[in-house]
Amino acid sequence: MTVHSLIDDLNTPQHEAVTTTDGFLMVLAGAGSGKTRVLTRRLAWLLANEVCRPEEILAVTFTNKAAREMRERVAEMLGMDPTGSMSRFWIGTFHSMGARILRQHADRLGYDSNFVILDTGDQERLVKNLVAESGGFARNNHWTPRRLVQTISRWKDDGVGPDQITEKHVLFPKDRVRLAEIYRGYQEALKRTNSMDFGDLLLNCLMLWRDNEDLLDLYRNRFRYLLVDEYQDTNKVQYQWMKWLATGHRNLCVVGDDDQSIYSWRGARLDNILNFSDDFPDTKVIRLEQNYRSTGNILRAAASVISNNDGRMDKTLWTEGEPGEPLVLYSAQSAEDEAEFVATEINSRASVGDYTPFSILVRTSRQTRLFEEALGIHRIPFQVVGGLRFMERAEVKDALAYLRMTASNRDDLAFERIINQPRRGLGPTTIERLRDLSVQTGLPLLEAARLATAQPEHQKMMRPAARNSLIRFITLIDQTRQTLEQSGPRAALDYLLVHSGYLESLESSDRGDDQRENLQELAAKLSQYSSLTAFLEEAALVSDMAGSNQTESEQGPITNFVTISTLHAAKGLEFPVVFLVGVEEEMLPHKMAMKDGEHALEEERRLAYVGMTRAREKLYLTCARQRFLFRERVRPLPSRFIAEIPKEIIENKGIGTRHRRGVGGGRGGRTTAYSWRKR
DNA sequence: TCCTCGTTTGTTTTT
DNA sequence: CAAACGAGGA
Repeated sequence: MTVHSLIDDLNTPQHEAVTTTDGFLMVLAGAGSGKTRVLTRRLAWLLANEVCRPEEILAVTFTNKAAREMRERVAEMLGMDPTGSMSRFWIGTFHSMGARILRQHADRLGYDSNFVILDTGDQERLVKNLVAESGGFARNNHWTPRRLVQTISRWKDDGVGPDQITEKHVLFPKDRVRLAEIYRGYQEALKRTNSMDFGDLLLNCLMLWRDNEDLLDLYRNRFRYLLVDEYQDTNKVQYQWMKWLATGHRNLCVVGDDDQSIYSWRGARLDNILNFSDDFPDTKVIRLEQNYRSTGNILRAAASVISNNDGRMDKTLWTEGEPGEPLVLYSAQSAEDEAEFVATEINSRASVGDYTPFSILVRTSRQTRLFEEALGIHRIPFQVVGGLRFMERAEVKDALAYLRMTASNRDDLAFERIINQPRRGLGPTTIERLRDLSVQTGLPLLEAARLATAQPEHQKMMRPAARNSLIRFITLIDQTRQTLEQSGPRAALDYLLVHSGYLESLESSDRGDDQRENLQELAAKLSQYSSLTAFLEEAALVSDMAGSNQTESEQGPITNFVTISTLHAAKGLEFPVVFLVGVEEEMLPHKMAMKDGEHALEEERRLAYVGMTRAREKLYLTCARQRFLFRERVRPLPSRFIAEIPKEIIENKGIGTRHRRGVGGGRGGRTTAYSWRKR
């Protein structure tokens, strides 16, 4: 591809966004305005014109999948091999970059470079142990491990350490001291066990740069061109990264859309994009406002909904395309009826049996179940994105814990997870004793166990049966380490699964076949790695790693399917036909979000906006007038967002409109617009 | 230590 | 409607 062909099919602002290589640049890219195209062209442009070399670029994407695709596309445009010199160009999520940098300089923080990355389950178990050991919590009904982890994670996203917790960081002043204490204890436990959570991957990098000027200079000088995608979803720490790295050369380009900010619950700051021009001097702002994706009606509906938010940046999407068909609003009798409608509708539209144009977008992953069932009945193939993840399954996590044990001596959480999995007679009592010994000696649990079995003065602390079992366990780990060294990670996993008795224990499980299949998939993935650490890192950071929900047939992977996705996971995707389902009060906007005030409601609206703008040709909105939520039957009202769409572009289907809010509802005498009626 | 059964509980989104 | 928890018996 020539340099000209990189730009000759772009519109004026797109062209400018690609060719403005130096200085601070903010590209406000509306939905469907060709953002991905601009990003890849820009990267290719930098390289094709030899503005810089691949290793001088740092490009941050929101998911690792996006990173992989972008690297491939850029390489393809330049006619290069993505594994050649292109592999020196850093593209990935903030978290994967953080992990990469931290492994390089772990020693400066007092860590080993093979540190483990914890997931939320690990975090919760750690906090739970910690709280129990240190005498509980005064208001323990409120401070569940989950909430504690959330709170600590939010602090980390904001760059606040355990010693900086002031009264403004806590809801109730009397919690302050205890919370800071737990946070501090948590950080100490992480360090002791050589592990980091997601927040650490970002924050520890900042600490590293703050305390080691040479390293900050190293990365500043190395990355001469910085690019951040989805800038509206960056948090304070990520902002600080860019602020520091851009000092000097000032070549920072951020791309985003304030209307698509949907991750505030993860610490994202809309302020980052709203204040960019003030934070970085002489910023050039480029607006991509022409939409190439959706029909006029879809765009109009989406714009109309999002216009109800306050404090948006000045930006108006437009299209040259036709208005297209009206939107369809289907009011279903029940959630089952809603799913049935979607399945039937897909079947009648997919005349040639091509299911790829269709997607079903849900607010919560629980909603997918009914749609999976309905599509199943109609024999429609589907794939679930962002549902229950492959890596989250119990058997996969068990296997990973075994591998973590093999990779690291200090991974106490992994030890506790698998010490009695499968059952080997090592219950809470034994673990409690080992923990005591571990605290006394300062050794990790595995080493404490070694000590307890080897030394006579410790032997009497457990029964012979437990001792023998523990010896077998330790031998298993040692043998596996040997296997790892001699024959690689795949062989090590096979050895573990057989000799731990884990595979055998699945015989009696009623999901045994499923579980074995998942483990095989994991093993297949592991075969592609030569280093166990590299594999474990991917496993922690790449959510869709093993092609989680991919359905396979004898002919290979099935590619013809309906996509079912959560709204969050649908960011960046597009489909000719979109079913936005469960468009109900307390679902979208979600109940949990509504108690957090106006800003949370606005985020729900942005979520609806993201969903609507995924559609190219046809957009269905559906709501159920009855559904079962945990124990109860609820009768949801249609979402307030529906009323924000011009009526003339909606075609109503399903049960009559007479029950809709605002009409008064003959029998119910429903007077409040958003009341939540239960029976 | 393990297993089972009844009870409680808490419900969003994910790197 | 789960999964997590606690009690009590084998």
